[in-house]
Amino acid sequence: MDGHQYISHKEKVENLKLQLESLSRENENLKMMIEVISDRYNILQEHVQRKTEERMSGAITTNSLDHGGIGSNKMVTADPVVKTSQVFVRAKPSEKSLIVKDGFHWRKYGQKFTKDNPSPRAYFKCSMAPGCPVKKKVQRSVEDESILMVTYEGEHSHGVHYSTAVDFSSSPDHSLVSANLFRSTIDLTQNLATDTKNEDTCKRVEEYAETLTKDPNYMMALAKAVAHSITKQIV
DNA sequence: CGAGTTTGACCCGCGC
DNA sequence: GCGCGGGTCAAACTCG
Repeated sequence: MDGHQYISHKEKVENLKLQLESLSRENENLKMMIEVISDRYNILQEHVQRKTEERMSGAITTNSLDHGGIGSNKMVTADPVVKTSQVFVRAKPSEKSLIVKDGFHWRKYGQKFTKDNPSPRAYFKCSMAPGCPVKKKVQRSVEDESILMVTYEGEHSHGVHYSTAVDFSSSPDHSLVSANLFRSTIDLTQNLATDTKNEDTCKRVEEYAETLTKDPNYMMALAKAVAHSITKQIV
């Protein structure tokens, strides 16, 4: 066996070992991140459930008071709750259109300028299946024009194929701000830890976090992004 | 030619 | 009742 070859082999093995170690560390960090996120998600979910229960019991009490109680068992109609979720998408700065490629087919049916935002709001209906009730509104953020605020309303009456749906991470035109925003949310909270005076910003951060963690699409996309990042490094 | 976009008109709820 | 603003409709237009 050649001595030089043996040494270079040894070096390679050492390098690979080091790489493996750093990847494992990174993997651990990512695992921890996911755990933290899912913990927060669970806490928020519990909080939402508690609030909903509180509201329901309150509604029943007022209802029974209004109608003399027993006999009038009319539950306050869990008003045909339309499921809404909001997603933030970073579009290319050059991209002027309000089209967000999220895997579904949308038909634009209107555009309006609103009072509180100089950029127009576009209205879309899902055209993947006839009669699908899902609508979405897309509008640029006032603070950052490169961010598109996408509001989804309703649930798809057709199957949702996760291979195509809501996969901003793989879209060349849009990066999922959910992931970016998560990072910036962390940064913001860290900054806020030293500047607790900024309550307004704090509230907004909390609202962002709440919206995001409530959104299953966000959780799925985040998990995807993390998995993608891990596999990219391993390969 | 069909599917999607644009855009002005219309509708409706809400606050004054 | 009136005006305002957000949401929807639908005809005209564009594009592949």
